Amino acid sequence: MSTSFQNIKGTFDILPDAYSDGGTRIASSAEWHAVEETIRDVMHRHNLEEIRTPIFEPTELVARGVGQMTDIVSKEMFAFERSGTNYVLRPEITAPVMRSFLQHHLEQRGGVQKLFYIGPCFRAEQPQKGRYRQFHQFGVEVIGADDARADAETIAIMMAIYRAFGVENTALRINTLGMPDARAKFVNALREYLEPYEDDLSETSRRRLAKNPLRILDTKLDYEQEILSDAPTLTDFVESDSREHYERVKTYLDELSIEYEEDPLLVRGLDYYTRTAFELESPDLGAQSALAGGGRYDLLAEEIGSSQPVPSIGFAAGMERLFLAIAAAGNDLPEPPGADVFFASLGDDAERWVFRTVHRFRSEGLHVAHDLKGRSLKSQMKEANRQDATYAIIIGGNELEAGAAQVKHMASGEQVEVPFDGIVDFVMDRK
RNA sequence: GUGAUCGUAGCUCAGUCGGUUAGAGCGCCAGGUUGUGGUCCUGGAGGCCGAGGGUUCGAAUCCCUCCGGUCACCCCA
Repeated sequence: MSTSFQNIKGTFDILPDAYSDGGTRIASSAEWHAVEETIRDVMHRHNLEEIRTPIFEPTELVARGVGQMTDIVSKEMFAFERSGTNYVLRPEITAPVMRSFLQHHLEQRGGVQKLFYIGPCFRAEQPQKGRYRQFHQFGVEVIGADDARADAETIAIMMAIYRAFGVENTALRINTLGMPDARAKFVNALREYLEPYEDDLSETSRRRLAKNPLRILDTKLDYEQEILSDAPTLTDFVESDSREHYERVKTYLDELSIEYEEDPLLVRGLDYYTRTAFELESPDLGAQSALAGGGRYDLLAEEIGSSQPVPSIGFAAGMERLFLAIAAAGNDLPEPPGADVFFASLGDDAERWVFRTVHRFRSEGLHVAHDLKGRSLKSQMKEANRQDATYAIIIGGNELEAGAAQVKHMASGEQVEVPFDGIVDFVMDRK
């Protein structure tokens, strides 16, 4: 059996069993469920509520929210047009959540809205390990709070999730970006500082100098780092309000014993960030080392049309990278339990009886498996074994006549006779 | 988008100085036991050798293009 079709580049199928795609392990659907369940559990413990938004949005929302100059908008969007409207498969979920918050006036629910999401995103990037064209993000948006405790709590939630999976080998870096005015002044100063060195810079850095000088700061080239060692720092330009806010965030992080490293060179790729920025990295993931990142985005709401500012903070995290980190930590996800009962039948009468009984047992709440191919008893027993069934129940002419089934405990091999009307209780009692 | 590298049964991989019908292990199906799984034995199915083109008497093997994976750049979750 085969087909010439295949999944689109940069996407992957999630199958009942884990498998290897090239060098990357793709987790099973059960593992995805287990991870999502743990994420939801941690979110709920932190008093967050789930929000789900469509996977496509007007292009304009994303362009305004994320920023025209970003790589995401300028070259990585899956966009299409229909009947004169431009749509885009969402490349991230913060702007859509803010759109939804504003559209549905969620501030009217009162208090701070603490939301989380989990779902697919799309970016037309060159795929590699930990980076896909359809990937999955989970994240948090704490909307309507400018208090530094909101920043620290958001980071704490993020850390709690990785802890829940036993992912300990991580580095949290934080910084403050200040407000746009300060950043603009800094960008000018940085440009002035770097211009004399222009000929020494790499091609990409020269391009960034013109387009987005902030990005030069996280160059990986040693000699460029050298040049930057005496450059002005963003911190020097950040206005006192933001600096005080930053100090409070750090105090609250200390309060929670969350370890972090201050990184004045940390800048984030999306335009909407203000003040607090942070990133969680794992040294175990190769080139795509960012597990999660986030920050404060006090200006996003107005950017997409709100008449009022809505101070907010959040983070986004990659599911695929979480799986990589879990694997690197050597941790296993729980296996799903097998069937409670596998019904094996012999002969037409038994098949009919089993078919009816299987459905009755399922309505009683049992996980029941059976054969749909009319195979030999031996094959059915093999199937029961493969499905990891707790009990195999054998029904043939003899059992129908006696009104009692042969019930075999697969792990021990012990087999007993149980009257038909006692089987459900027998299995339930021993679950 | 750029560079490097890889692509042979469902999976992991042998096989390339070009030469009969392309192999192994595991998995799958069946039989050994016409009413009993996990171990064992036996047999079977399953491959346009990633796709297309070229060189050649002859291509899994050599060349080109494309597709896909991986690694890195870039960027980021």
